[in-house]
Amino acid sequence: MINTKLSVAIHILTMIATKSDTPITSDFIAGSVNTNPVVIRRISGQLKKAGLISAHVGKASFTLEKEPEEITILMVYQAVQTHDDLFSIHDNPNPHCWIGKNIQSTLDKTFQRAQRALEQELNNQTLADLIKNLSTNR
Amino acid sequence: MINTKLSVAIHILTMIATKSDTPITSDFIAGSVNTNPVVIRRISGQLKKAGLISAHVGKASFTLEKEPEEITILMVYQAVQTHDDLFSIHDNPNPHCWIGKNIQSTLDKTFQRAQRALEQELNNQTLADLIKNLSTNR
DNA sequence: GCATATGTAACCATTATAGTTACAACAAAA
DNA sequence: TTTTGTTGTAACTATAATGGTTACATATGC
Repeated sequence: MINTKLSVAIHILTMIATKSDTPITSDFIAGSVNTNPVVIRRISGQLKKAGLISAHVGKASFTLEKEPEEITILMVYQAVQTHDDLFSIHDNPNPHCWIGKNIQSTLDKTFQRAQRALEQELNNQTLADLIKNLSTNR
Repeated sequence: MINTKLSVAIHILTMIATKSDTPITSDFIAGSVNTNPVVIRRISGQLKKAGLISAHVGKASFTLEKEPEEITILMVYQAVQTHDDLFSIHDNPNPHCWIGKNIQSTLDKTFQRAQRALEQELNNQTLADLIKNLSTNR
């Protein structure tokens, strides 16, 4: 199962996107996510590196760098995920066995197709969509 | 990143599907996968439980229980995966914050759509397709 | 009986995650 | 200028999952 980083990252982004004029801190966000502020800062750092938000040392200044409509969930997913590949393939299969010799490239195609399907769906959903969905329950 | 269980499971199934009349053992499969026989038996046990193969104590008797055309990669995926959910959601978000209160159900919808896209793609590929792909490089 | 196979329990090393403390660097208010 | 508050990071920890391994009970068939 995939970790909760994407989950937390989206939570962070929605809080930044829906904040009023009063700035929010990692401490405040941590209170809503229910975790440690450092966990928030760790993930916000990745969102910053991906160009989705900005932040500044010493200031409570989290800001979206794009419109919510422009931020796809795929962008967030790719910002926080460490590995490019969703599936991993066992390494060093026996090259003297014809199956072992060719299984990796075959699996690679299969897994890439699956991953592409996932990513296309994530690409169809934006932060704005999520916030709208959230707001209906508000 | 997802573990290599699916990868190994598919390797096992292709070996069973393409074997000649001489039966194969977990030890032989392990030689092609390049791992320990117990790892093979652990995963073959899950495939057996899912009704994809049969095996018998004391005999080298791995056999497919369905035609390769009928075995989808989704079936294999679901046979070896421990968690039903692909993504996990951080728990206990603050119920006193309107975002924290509603984020879980919103994320749930988003993640389910993504997971469904992945599974639909896996459902479109069968073991027979993979073996055909493998054979072109044979 | 004996060699051989699967099924499974038990243990270990490695890795990733998530939480935590501590502190440097910086900003802004007092 | 001092003080308070904030981000960014390093370092450490507990926990869990994975994959490899040994050991052995149990069943098969020569």
